[in-house]
Amino acid sequence: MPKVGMEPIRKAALVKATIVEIGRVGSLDVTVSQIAKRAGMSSALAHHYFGSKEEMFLAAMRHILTLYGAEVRGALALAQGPEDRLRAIITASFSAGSFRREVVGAWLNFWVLAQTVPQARRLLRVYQGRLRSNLLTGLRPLAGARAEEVAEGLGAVIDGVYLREALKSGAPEGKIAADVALNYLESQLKVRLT
Amino acid sequence: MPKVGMEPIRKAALVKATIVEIGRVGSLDVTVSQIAKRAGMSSALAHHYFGSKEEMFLAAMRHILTLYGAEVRGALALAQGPEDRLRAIITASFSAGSFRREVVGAWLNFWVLAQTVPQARRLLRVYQGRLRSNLLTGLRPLAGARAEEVAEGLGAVIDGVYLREALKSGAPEGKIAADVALNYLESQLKVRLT
DNA sequence: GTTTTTGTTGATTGACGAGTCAATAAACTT
DNA sequence: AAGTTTATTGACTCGTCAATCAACAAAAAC
Repeated sequence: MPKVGMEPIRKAALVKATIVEIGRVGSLDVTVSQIAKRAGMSSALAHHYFGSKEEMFLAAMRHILTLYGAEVRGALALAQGPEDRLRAIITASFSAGSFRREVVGAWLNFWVLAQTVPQARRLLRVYQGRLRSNLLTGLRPLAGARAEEVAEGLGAVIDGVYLREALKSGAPEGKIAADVALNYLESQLKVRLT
Repeated sequence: MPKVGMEPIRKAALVKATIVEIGRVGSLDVTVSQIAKRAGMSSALAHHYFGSKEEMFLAAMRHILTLYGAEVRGALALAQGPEDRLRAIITASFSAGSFRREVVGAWLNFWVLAQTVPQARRLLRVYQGRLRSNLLTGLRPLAGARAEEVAEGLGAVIDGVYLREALKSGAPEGKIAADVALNYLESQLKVRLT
């Protein structure tokens, strides 16, 4: 019963399924069949729409990055003043949309993917660049010459918290995680943020 | 020309080769043949000594963890006073032995392995626990009630720096990396460490 | 109403790789 | 010297999986 205009729907379903499966299995060793099955279609169809498994992975990565980017942009739009901007970035980084079990698991694996697939590496670099420049905008008025240094450190803290979360078992606690990063900032800037 | 007493030599060669190959390929998708070839033997022999690829991975992980542990213990032995102990741990974490391209690449992949293989997860947990308790010993006299919090943050920073290093291209700069962590500590403790 | 485009899948191909096995040989044991 | 243990490998089995294909069906276009 072929309906028309399925392409975007199927693709979206596959992207979602890719993330879930990678998170569930905990590695990139997921078969196209697994993904397709979870998305409710045959593996042949998955190939039909994406051409290759690698493309699927990249699409999934783009999706996560886009989601995260939107979350940050949204939070940033409401922020006023440097402190507020920084707080917004951090909060958004650990918000319920991005800081979820499957997503965190997927992140870790995308990091590995970036080791091998240049396109994936580029995506991750873009993310890092954006995070960095967002942070710098907030930091320069507050930290002056030390802004770069602090941004570097804060980036590492955020990534590190994500990494460690992947090893834990329960559901991620965005609040607690954000506090680690906020705490870092406060001590670097000697400013109250919480 | 079979010599006797090869087992430990072969095993060591395989462990080393495993780390190098994982680092080189950038994922756990290395074949036993690749590893065996780099170690100068047939894949059959590798299986003979380790039984399975997973065992090889675990042995490689243990090796890296042992190496790192030794480095920390060595540095700690010479340290006097809490500040010095903390400095020692951080410096050791980014010392030339552990903070090398292949090793960093391997770390990242072991993290992924820990998602799937319980034994690997256990190993990583042991490492985290040791790091934590080492840090706490140094931190309690300096940070009192905040020790736990700071240890948590510092752990995340260290892991985060490792993670980010895996994405970079050039040779790792242990000095610079260590400074990020030291800087974190200084600002948390309001104590000069560098 | 025929042709073309879009959606869909079961079956198949082709490659690759983990793990096993049988065979060979040197070194130790008795 | 016969037997046992240790070292070593080439050849093979068996499973898995990405990717392709042929075929069928509904909608759209002409």
